[in-house]
Amino acid sequence: MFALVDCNNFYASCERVFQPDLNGKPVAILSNNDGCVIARSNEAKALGIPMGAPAFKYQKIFEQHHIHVFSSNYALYGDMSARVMNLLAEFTPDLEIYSIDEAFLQFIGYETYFDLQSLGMQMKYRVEKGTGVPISVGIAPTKALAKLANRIAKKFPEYTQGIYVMQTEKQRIKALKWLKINEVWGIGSQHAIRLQKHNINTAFDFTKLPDDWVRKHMTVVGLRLKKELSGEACLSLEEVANKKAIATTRSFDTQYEDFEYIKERVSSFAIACGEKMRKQKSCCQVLMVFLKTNKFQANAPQYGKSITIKLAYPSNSSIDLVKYAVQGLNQIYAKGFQYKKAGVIAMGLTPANNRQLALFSKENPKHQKLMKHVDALNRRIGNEKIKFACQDLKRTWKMRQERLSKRYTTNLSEIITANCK
DNA sequence: TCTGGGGTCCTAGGACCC
DNA sequence: TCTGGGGTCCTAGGACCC
Repeated sequence: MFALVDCNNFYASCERVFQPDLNGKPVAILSNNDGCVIARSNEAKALGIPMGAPAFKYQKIFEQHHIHVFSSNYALYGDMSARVMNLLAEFTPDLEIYSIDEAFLQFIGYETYFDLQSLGMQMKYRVEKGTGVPISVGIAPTKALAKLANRIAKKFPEYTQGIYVMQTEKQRIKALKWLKINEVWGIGSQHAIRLQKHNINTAFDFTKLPDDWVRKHMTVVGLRLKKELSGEACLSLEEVANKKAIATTRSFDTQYEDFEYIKERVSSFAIACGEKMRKQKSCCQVLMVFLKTNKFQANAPQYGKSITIKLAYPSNSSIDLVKYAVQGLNQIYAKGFQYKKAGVIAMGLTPANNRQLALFSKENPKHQKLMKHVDALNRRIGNEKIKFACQDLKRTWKMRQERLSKRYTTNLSEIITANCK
């Protein structure tokens, strides 16, 4: 049996742990740069704030309904996530961290000895008591069905108390008939449109399609999903592996045409990618750089281009990466456009301790030592204290984060205080 | 003024090899 | 009339997820 554990309205719940007076009140969390709404409490959902709502368009509604709005605080959410995952790991060694707020757990042979319903209750109690974050638990014979069971747990809290175990055939059929095709895990908007055209409206209808048809139109991914929903486990628990690509991309606060400005941004992105790679002990063989104008300004001339550059040898040296990234930028930058977004993506990642070197070019042996010390200093005295000369040393660039809460759990100076009268 | 960021997997087709 | 068979690797593009 698989369990899918999902934190309820995770970001909003994290904020509420440290501001309990927000319980029962509408809360919304914004994306980087305070751009869009990316998480909402149930109360905010009920007020009709959609996922992805541009913040500036909803400003009035936020004020009208006294919605508590936050900038995203990944230092806090990441740390709270790690705490939740650690508690879940107490229940089984077979744990897959699926996203910042979700985990699959596998229970092999448990159903012979334990009641899965009460196991779910224990997990819920443990996590909520230990972190303050409410969770929902769905348990079923396959991952796709566990996802569905979780949805039921969340949708009918009075009936399920946040835990739903799907064990019988009758339960499975009933659930599949209830689940709309566009809400199925693994069926996105494109497939949903096509399926609805064929009068496939529920997950149940989908499982009745011929294998050939599914294979042809939705590849083997769709076929696996069909089997999973039919009760045949095709997706196994995945070990947490190193990432296969590492990206740093940002929208700018406003549009820029100036090459020097964009060059600084792209250099900083390359350096950030280097840090992330060194953290997971990877080197990249390929670097991609992209640049684009503001797609929302329909009247302005649009331009967007990306380029991939093969490195002479796999590297995670920020110095090398900046060199390649700027070289790529030089090739794709065109004068006369108002740029809004750029990014650097490191691809072709290989383990740093086991990389294929090149015959005729080699890394400056000083780089690795230098990077090691830069990373150590930044860890010790604060991120970005040591910068490269190509970066924005005066820090004129700043992400918009006007409603940021404190880093309660990871920074001593921002720790929560209690007033004892 | 203002609209996020970071990932994964699969397939088709081209280029190449023996 | 008739021109093999079996592979690998890479890339672009499309779909999906949170």
